[in-house]
Amino acid sequence: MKYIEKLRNSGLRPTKQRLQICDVLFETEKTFHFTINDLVKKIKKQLNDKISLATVYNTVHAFEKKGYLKQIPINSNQTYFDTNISDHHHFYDLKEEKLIDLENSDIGPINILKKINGKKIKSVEVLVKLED
Amino acid sequence: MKYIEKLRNSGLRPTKQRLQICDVLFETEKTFHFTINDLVKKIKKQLNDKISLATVYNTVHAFEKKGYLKQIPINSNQTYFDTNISDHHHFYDLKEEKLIDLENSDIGPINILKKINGKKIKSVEVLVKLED
DNA sequence: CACCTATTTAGAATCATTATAAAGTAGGGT
DNA sequence: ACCCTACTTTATAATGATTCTAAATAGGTG
Repeated sequence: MKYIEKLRNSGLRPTKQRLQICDVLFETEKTFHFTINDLVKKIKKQLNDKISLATVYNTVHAFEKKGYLKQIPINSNQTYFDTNISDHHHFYDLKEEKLIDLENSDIGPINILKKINGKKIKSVEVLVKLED
Repeated sequence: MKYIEKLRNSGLRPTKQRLQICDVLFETEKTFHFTINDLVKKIKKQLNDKISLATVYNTVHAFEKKGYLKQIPINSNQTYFDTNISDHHHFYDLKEEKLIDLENSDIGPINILKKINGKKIKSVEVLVKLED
């Protein structure tokens, strides 16, 4: 149970539900994008156990706050998350309504010239919308 | 009434409500960012007339579809729009929860190297999150 | 003016997300 | 192992933005 330590080190108790969600989120070959609704379905399919909706929300937010998940800025009625926490960007296929990773090497360096006094840059996120 | 022609040319009837909303949105010195809720308040303050909430939604979506407004991709419970339809990007001040324009000259050119077969790029949007 | 269709409208419906408060659990100290 | 307390989970209710509905109204053409 490699996630027990990880959670403890973050100040999160390694509860059964959190460990199960870690399994669903991080024990995959590839990283992926999901909404809470997607995740609930994935949990239902993979686990012979029910996790309440509120817990799924709580857990995803806790993981996001700790940096184990990233929110993807996109205009949708649902919030999208990404298990790929590396510095990267996204294509958004408008027709298919699907996100595609755009690794940092797929995009030239971005140099923000304007500075805002007293503020520092936390993140730079690029969304490339695709049409046919 | 310069908006009458503009609306007609877009296939939108120049109704009283649409013209009033044009006034609130486009007769300003500077462009601005807003949510539907912001706009409703602005209308209430500037007009001695009530426009129903549904009409505000309808109109903003119609204008966005015609390209007179842009949606700003950002994670928020409300949708943000921009009256600045030029090609530009945004800072998002996380503490103040405020958007700041980032003109194209404030950011180096962005060169997307990856191609997706059969798809073309409709837009490239950059969101720079700021913290203290 | 008459007609047809687009538009507006109030209110209901929907749906994601958050809040609540009660029951359960982890984990340290005894 | 047993308490204790704070953290978690849970079902359910509440919230709030947005969309839907169906009836009333208003553009605009003949």
